[in-house]
Amino acid sequence: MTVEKKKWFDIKEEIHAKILNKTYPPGEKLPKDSDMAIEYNCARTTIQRAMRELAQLGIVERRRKGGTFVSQNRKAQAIIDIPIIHHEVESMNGTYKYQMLYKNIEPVPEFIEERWNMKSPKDVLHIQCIHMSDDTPYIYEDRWINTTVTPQILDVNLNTQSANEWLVKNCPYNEARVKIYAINADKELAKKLKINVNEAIIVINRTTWINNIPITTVRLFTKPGYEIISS
Amino acid sequence: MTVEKKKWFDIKEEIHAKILNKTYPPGEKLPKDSDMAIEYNCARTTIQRAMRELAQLGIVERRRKGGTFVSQNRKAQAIIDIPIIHHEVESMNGTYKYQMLYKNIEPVPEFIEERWNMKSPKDVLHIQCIHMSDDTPYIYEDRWINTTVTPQILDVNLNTQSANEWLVKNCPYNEARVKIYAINADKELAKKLKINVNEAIIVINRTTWINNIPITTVRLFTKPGYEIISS
DNA sequence: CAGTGGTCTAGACCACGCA
DNA sequence: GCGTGGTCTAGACCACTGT
Repeated sequence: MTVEKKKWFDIKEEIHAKILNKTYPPGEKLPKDSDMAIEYNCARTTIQRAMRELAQLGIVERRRKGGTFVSQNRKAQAIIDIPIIHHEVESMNGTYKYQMLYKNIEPVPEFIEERWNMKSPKDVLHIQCIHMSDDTPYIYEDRWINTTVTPQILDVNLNTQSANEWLVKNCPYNEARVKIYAINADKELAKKLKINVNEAIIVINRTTWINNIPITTVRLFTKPGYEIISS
Repeated sequence: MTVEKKKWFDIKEEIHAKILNKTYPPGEKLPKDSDMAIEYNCARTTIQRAMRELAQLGIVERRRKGGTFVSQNRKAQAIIDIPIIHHEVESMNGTYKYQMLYKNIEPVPEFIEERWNMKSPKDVLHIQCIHMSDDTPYIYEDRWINTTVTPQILDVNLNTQSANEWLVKNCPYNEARVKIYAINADKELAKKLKINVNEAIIVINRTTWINNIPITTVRLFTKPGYEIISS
C-alpha cells in the first residue's frame, strides 16, 4: 500500500535526502523543474510546491533563468517563541499576578526615537510593571507605547490588565524586531526582581510596528535562570 | 497601470488588512475559499495560496469541513540567526582567529546523554575552543560531537579549521533545538574570555540532529555585550 | 454523510536575468 | 533573445471532520 497522499511532500523529502547524502552536493545545479516533473511523474506545479518549501528553508536557491542550486552556506536559524507571560506562568502551574509600578506620559526618550525612526517626536506612554509567579517576581517589564496609534489605551485600566495583553488583543502588528542580550542586574533592578545585585539576567528587547508605524517597544528583564527555547 | 503581478500576495495583504482593522475580528469565520475566489475574481487555487501563507504565519487557522478562522491568540515568534562566527566577525570588519584549547575522546556526559536521548552511551569527541576578533576573545565554544555519525571528523585537523565550519560543510542536519540563557562568568570562563568574573554573558546552547540521530551539542559563551538579533 | 479545505493536473502566460 | 522559474486557471478528486 504505497498510497501517496502528499506527493509534493514526498518529493521534497526525497530531494532533501539526496542533498543530505551528497547526491546533489552543495553548489550543484538541480535539473530544471520540467525535467524533475518527468522524473517524478508529476505536474511541474507539484515540483514547484516541493521546491518552494526547500527554498523557504534555505536548502536550495532558485533563480529565474539560472536554475535551482543546492545552497552553499545554509544559514542557521532558530524560531523562538516570545511568551505571553500570563500563559507562560500558568503553563508552569504558577499563579500569575501582575503589578503596575509606574505609568506616565513622557517625551520620547532618545534611544526609543532612534529605534522608532520617527521624525516628529511626540509624547509616549511609559509603563513599568512586574509580572509574578506565585508571588515571586518573574519578569520586570519596561515599556513605551506610541499613543498616537493607540490612544484608546489611555482609557484602559492597566491595573487589572497588563498593557501587553491589551495590545495583543487590540493592536495587531505587522512587523516585529527582537534583540536579546545579557546584563548584570543593577541595584534597582535587583530590588525589583528580588535578586542579588550583579546576577546575570536575559533582556528581551522587542519593538512592533504596524505598516511601518511603531506601536510599542518593550524590554523584558527575566529572572535569573530564565531560558528562551526554540520551537 | 494597476497591473497585478502577484495576485495571491495582494489578496493575502488585503485579507490581512481586513483582519487587522477588525473587518474580520479574532475568532471570526472567513468565507469559504470558493466564495472568496468569486469575491476576488480568481481561481480557488489562488485563494489557497494566500490563505496558506496566512495560516503559516499563524494569522488564520484552517480546518477541513470547519472552515477558516481568524486566530484568537496569535503567538508571537521571532526568527533569530545563529551566526557562523567566522563570518560574523568579518562582517564587523574584525580579523577572525580561532584557537583550539582542548580536544579529547570522552564518555558521554550525563547532561548530553539526556539531551541526545541515546540508549547506548558511547564515547564522544569533546572540544573546547576560543573564537577571536582582532585577537580579543569573542566566543568560547564547548562542543560534543557524536563520532558514530561523523567518524571522519577525527581525521580533520581542527587546529586550522573549526569543528563548526567542518560540520556545517560536511554534516548537514535535519533538526535543531536552541536554548538561550544568561550566566555570570565564573573564574575559569572569565579567564578564557578575558573578562571580569561575574560579568553577565549569553549562552547559546544548540543541538542538531539528522534523522533523529544527534550530531552535536554546542554551548557558545559570548562575550559581554553580545546581542542576538531577529532577522 | 456532506461540506470544506488539501492536493494534483495540464496548460497558459509572465518576468526575470544570463548570454 | 530566450531559458528558467513564478503565477494563474479551471477542473477533478481526495481527506478530514463536524453534524
